[in-house]
Amino acid sequence: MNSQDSTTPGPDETRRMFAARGLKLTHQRLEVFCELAAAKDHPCAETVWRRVRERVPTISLDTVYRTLAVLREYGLAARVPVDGDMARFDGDTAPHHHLACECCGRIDDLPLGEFDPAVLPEAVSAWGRVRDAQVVVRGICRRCLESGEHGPTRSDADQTPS
Amino acid sequence: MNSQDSTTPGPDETRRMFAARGLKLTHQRLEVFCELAAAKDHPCAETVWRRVRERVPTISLDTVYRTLAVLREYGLAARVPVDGDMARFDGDTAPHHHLACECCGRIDDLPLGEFDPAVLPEAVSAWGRVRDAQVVVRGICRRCLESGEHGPTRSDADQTPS
DNA sequence: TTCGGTGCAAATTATTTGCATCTGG
DNA sequence: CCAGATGCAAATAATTTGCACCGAA
Repeated sequence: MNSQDSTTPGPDETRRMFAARGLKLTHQRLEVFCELAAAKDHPCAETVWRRVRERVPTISLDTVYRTLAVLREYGLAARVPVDGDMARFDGDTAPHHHLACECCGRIDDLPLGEFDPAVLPEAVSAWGRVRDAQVVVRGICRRCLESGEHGPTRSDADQTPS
Repeated sequence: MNSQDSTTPGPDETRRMFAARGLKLTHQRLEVFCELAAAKDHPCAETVWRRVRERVPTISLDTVYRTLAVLREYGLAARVPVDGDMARFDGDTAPHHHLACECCGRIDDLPLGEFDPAVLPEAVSAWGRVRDAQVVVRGICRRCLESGEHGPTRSDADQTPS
């Protein structure tokens, strides 16, 4: 497949991926898609919007929501399985795991070779069809621990709160 | 079929657990707590409310929300890490895993001996303090597969839709 | 008796949707 | 040219909160 993180799909690659699925590629969609693909912090819809707006000042938040829904529907994006007030998105659809801070809301990728989703007990195939299996670790990140800001603080943003 | 694993805390046990944490035990709290402890379907707040209301007709939905928040704060309940429109709760705070159907929203416990959360790479302890680590499997349950009702249907309820 | 819990209703917040307009293919 | 995408604003849906009253300790 594509390389680790160096290959953030460029405009050409993106155009091809959209065409392959019969999706219309608009300026907004291109920017949302590339922004999400480049992001490593699993942003929420509003954060994607805030970032894309710097390049496309006229894009509306609901277009971002609609685009994210479409990307998800066509397997070009995924929602991270975390419990929180807002949905978090991931441009990396390859199977991997996550670390989520319950204090500041940051979500990081978790390199974990130990766990192989393919090795699920047969009870699972009896349950139904698996789309994805991942390990979700919840805790308090070092930054929050050091700033003494931990606690049931269930904060908010996923980006710099500036 | 409430006591499969013996420990659905009764009123006495509950009274003790609350007292141990300096929590006032009201009629409503007792019912919410026992209802959640007995549930095996990881209900959302409204479902807990609907069920408890059969025994306490006057309980309000926001009391259920507040109670669930308190239980969570004191480690007597947990939120299931799934992405969805509503929060799902679990009265079982012992480490275990989950299976979530993306079609009907049902969530089941996943018996999985293979994966031991204790065996996390050192990279995790460098990241911060872990509160819990679990495997989350997302897919389509057998019932949905057979009823042909699968698809990006991201349904709703966690209980009988009646 | 007292402080915290509860119910009601209004407020917030995230996300969705109707509609007229615009645009990629 | 035209089906589908966008922007705006209003509509939903889930969850929270202010406030006066009530009940457990």
